[in-house]
Amino acid sequence: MKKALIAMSGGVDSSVAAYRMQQMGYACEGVTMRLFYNEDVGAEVFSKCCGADDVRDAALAAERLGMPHRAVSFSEAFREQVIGKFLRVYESGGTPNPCIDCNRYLKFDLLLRYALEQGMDVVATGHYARTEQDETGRWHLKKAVDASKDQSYVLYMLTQAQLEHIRFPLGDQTKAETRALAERLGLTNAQKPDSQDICFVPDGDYVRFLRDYAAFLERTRGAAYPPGAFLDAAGREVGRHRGAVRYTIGQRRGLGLPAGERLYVVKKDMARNTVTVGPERLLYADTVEVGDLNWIAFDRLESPIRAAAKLRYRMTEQPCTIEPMEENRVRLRFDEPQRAPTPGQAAVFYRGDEVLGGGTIV
RNA sequence: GGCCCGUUGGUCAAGUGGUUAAGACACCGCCCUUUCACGGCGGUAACAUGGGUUCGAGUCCCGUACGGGUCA
Repeated sequence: MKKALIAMSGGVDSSVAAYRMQQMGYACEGVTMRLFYNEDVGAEVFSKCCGADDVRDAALAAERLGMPHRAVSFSEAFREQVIGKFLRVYESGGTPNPCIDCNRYLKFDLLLRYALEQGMDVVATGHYARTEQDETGRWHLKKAVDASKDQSYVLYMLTQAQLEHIRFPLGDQTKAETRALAERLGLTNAQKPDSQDICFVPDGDYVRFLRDYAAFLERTRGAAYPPGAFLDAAGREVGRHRGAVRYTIGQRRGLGLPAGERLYVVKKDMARNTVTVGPERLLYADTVEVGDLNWIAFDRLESPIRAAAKLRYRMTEQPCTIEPMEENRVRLRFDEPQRAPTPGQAAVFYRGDEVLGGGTIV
């Protein structure tokens, strides 16, 4: 009997995923990662991410399903590879996606290796996505059947070696079915709200988190996010911003700049500490460069191909041509200009329902 | 100093005796959402000030304050 370790967050999805794995004949054990302790970042104002409540919810679900459950602490790796990167990317002017890094470095790397060491065969999660192995043995990543819940975007970085040991048992069912199943099984988290916001910044105030965390690290790096100038497209100062780190390309709310039309962040210059704003049309670009690539459908891109790409999680993929460049980079040439490509965000490439690969917008 | 013009919500700006005093942008809330954003819906908020005329004044008249222009 194959053994599966189920990454249980305490939510409905991963709980039902555990059940589905049981149904598929795996000997299952649940595990909940403790990723974050307030002490790690020197504050009690921070969250309870993957905290006691979630561990308890996961344990209850596991108990209900009759499988062992344990909690493991990966907080050190989380701090280094997710929070640390989060801080670095923001401070260098980008907009990070910590959920993707958590998948990349924690769930499907550290946790997977942990599972294999423990003698498990696979790790299963509650992601809405599908994997398939073709006749040559290659693994493919595909969108979920429930398009409204598809999470293939946050999984583009999976490698062949990882995919071989990963299962997404919810990929072929809808969210509604998941909740209904949870109800039927008597899981206490059947109606638990979907997660949202950054897990380690539950109140959504990531700027405060950055400030507090940077202050906590002050001994070694002392970062501050001083006010600076809002510039118009011509370079004239049109107002003062409250720290460049709090704005992302394409953002409108929070600028506090009254004008005849809606103004959006079109550019950031961390060195000069300026944020350029302008009308929405200035946000559109038809080419986007993407680095730090990972290919799933094939090993490497030799020549331009037609595909479709997403530049943000909640965006429907848009037709484009992917052109290989030097280094580990490609240039996306979209058929129609796309709104607000943002450095730090992931670009994920699709062909139909399949994820070809992806990378980070540079 | 004389004369002229202006002063409406946080900002810009409609409104020429009877309006629930538009709209835009900003702001706030909710929805959406395993990132950050976008977006959708809803909301708060104003007639510089004092006195007249009138049944009734943001709208007319006079004074005051502030701003702008102009004249020797």
